[in-house]
Amino acid sequence: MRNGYKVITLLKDTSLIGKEVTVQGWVRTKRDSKNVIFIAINDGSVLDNIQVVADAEKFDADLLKLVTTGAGVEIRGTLSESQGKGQAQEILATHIHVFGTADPATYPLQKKGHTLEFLREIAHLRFRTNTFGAVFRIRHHMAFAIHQYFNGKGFFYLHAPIITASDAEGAGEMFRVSVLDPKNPPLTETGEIDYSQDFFGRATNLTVSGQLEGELAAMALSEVYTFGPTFRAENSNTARHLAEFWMIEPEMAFYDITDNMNLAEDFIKYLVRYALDNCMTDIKFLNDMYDKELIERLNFVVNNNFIRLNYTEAIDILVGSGQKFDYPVKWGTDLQSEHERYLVEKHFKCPVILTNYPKEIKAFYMKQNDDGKTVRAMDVLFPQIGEIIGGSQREEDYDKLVNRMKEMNISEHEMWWFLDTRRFGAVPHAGFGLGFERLLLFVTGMKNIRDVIPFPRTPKNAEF
RNA sequence: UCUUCCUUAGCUCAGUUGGUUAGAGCAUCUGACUGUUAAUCAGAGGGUCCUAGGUUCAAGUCCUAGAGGGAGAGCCA
Repeated sequence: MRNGYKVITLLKDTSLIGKEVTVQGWVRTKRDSKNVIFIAINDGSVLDNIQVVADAEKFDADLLKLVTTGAGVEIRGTLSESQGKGQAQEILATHIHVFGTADPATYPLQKKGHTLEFLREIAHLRFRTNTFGAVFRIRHHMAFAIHQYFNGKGFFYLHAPIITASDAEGAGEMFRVSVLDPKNPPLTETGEIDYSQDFFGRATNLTVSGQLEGELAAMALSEVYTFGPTFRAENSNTARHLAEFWMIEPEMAFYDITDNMNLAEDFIKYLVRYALDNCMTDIKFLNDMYDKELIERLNFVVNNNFIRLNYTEAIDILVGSGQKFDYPVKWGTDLQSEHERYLVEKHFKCPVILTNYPKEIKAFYMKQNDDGKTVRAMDVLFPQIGEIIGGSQREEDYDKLVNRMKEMNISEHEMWWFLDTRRFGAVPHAGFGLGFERLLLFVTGMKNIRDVIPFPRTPKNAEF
């Protein structure tokens, strides 16, 4: 255990007033004067700093010179009620120790505000700003709340593999995992790369989804969820896509599409409520600095039912809207961003769960409806960020599933293990995937997904 | 990948129709002053105008290509 109190404790615990305390952290600002020096210390435990007051006479001027923005320090002194305005408690310093200096001439962070774009280029240092401190504290609390939610409902946390040989999921381009010499790979007789000589004896990739493995586990543990990194090698350059992101994928036996929708809505509301209950200092900061309607929007989601409607009904609304769209609205085609935004932001002004999409635009494993045209897919659409959840009831009928795989040219041979769940004790089941960073976009009010993950991986960017 | 915008001091930006020695605020440094709090006041230092070509008597400014970044789109979570 470390020596000293965290800043959050020093600011909150009034019983410490009058006591000798030690605090360790980093200097945010220093305000000089002839007689007295004010040093704001932050240790990341909370948004706020603790103010240290140092009598200029008591300390060596050369030591005080090292106390600059960014320096790592330990300070001992008496916790006291503040004589000034702006904070309730402060430390009257008796000892100052500088662990590590931060040369003001070269330290990139200044007292004044920086753009998020600039901070992205110094992602190794941006944790030290109020904004990213807030974002990553919220990120932690949301991850914790996810486990708490599922644990409380009797779900089991499943660790799906990161490396997979399955390329039949159709969820996107994949990153190859290989130990072959890229300059001189072994070749087959026909001149192809011979992956039988690779580490796993076959071509392998990073996972694009833990869903299929989740289904396997759900067929015994009933209710499971995965929460891990996911990799897509798509050349996507948008404010809501990452090449490496975290996804939560619950998979539940004996759930139909309605149960699935109920869970998704309850889950999101729980998480947003958890954020409001546990991260209000940080949320309020983000609300004031970046997005004046953030808190209002979070409260709205918690207090209102999501609108549920069929894809077909959505098409009717869009066609009847009189709205001009760049892409035409037609039954059978996927909804474009502009269509989803119209429904969520203009028409309903509320999160929307769309279901029963045409089978042609959805994955092979989705439960086929009796109409022969649609499947029991569901997308949860949120204001500003679009699709936050994608899921479905799964097709548990062996013959229907195999027929669909044939139509879509998916190898039954490779997917033998997946099909076995339909061969032995198949039951209705459903699940969905929640993009963790997209949830964080919503909860933090940040506008770019690269600002809610510590070290974003995007096309042409794997720095840090 | 497509469309579009941007790249000038450590940071955020201004820079007119192409015209002498490229500016401001903040930051930094020096000094003054004050229980300060994005402290204040005075002074100083600080530039490969993204890179490579081109047009021109003359390019930060115009043209071409490239690199990096933003926004929107597609793919999706």
